[in-house]
Amino acid sequence: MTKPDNAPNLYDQWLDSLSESGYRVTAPRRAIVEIVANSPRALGPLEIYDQGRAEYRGLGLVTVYRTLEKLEELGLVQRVHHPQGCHMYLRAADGHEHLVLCTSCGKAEYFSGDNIDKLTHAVARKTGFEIREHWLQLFGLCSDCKNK
Amino acid sequence: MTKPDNAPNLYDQWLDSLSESGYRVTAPRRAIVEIVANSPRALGPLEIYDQGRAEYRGLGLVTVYRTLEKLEELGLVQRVHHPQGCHMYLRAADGHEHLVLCTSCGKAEYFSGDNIDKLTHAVARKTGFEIREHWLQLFGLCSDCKNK
DNA sequence: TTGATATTGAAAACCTTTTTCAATTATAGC
DNA sequence: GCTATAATTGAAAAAGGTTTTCAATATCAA
Repeated sequence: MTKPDNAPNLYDQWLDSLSESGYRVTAPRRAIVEIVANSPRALGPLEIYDQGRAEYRGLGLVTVYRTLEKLEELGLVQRVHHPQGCHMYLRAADGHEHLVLCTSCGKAEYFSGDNIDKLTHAVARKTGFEIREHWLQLFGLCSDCKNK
Repeated sequence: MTKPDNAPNLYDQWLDSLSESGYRVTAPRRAIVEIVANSPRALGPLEIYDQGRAEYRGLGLVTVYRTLEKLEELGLVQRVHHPQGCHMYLRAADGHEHLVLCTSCGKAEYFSGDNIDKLTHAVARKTGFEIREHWLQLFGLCSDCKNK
């Protein structure tokens, strides 16, 4: 949308990032990166493993875990807490963004522009807490699932 | 020890609720209810099990799981997602409330009065989602941990 | 091309949660 | 207060999901 056409896609960006950080770019990692970078929804390790084997036969589940760990460490991927399933992984947010998740198909979209400063101040005053960060996720039906 | 409290405390309320729903009030359940109802922080099954055995020797971990399941079903307890640990249990909110969690000691407090309607409408317009619910948690330092 | 070493997958180990099952216990009805 | 009966219990086993171990393999710098 706001991305120039010649901009490198996430797939290339992530592989470059791995490489630049001294990690090796291997066939299993390419398969995993391709799947997670292009997924519209957060995926669990097992889903990634299943999809990944369609692309790279010998892929091991262990490698999925290890690769996700590295992608998360590099800030490329982030763990998402669904009501069911707390080890789901999604491309990371761009700065300060939050998620809207479709309760039907799982589709995830980031949005920005939350302004909860007034709220955090009020809570800080009332509870005595010093607020450092917040988690915000919206749930609902995406435009596709809404029309069914 | 049992709570000699004349006001309707959570402990009594929860046991009554179990009883009224046709569930039996047993020694293991009393131990579990006492711990969870009085805890200032969300607890995991293993923590509850450990603390519970101090009160009821023969307590089994399985019973902790089963009792939490019933307390949740009755709306007395709710599951809390911490960054680490997604199976933590805490006394349920009173209506529409959200949590502030202390990142140091885990202390949990509910607050109300969030107004994110404007936000959900904006997000709905931008993304095409039909927003049904939201999930909001604040993190920070409680007044005790702040002064250290 | 080669060599050092990061990475791999299989298997085993772990840890948490669920199921199974015989024994126990709370409670309603007498 | 008893008794019958059905819910509840804890131990053990099973089931998941995640992590560790380790020898074999593949990447990448030189």
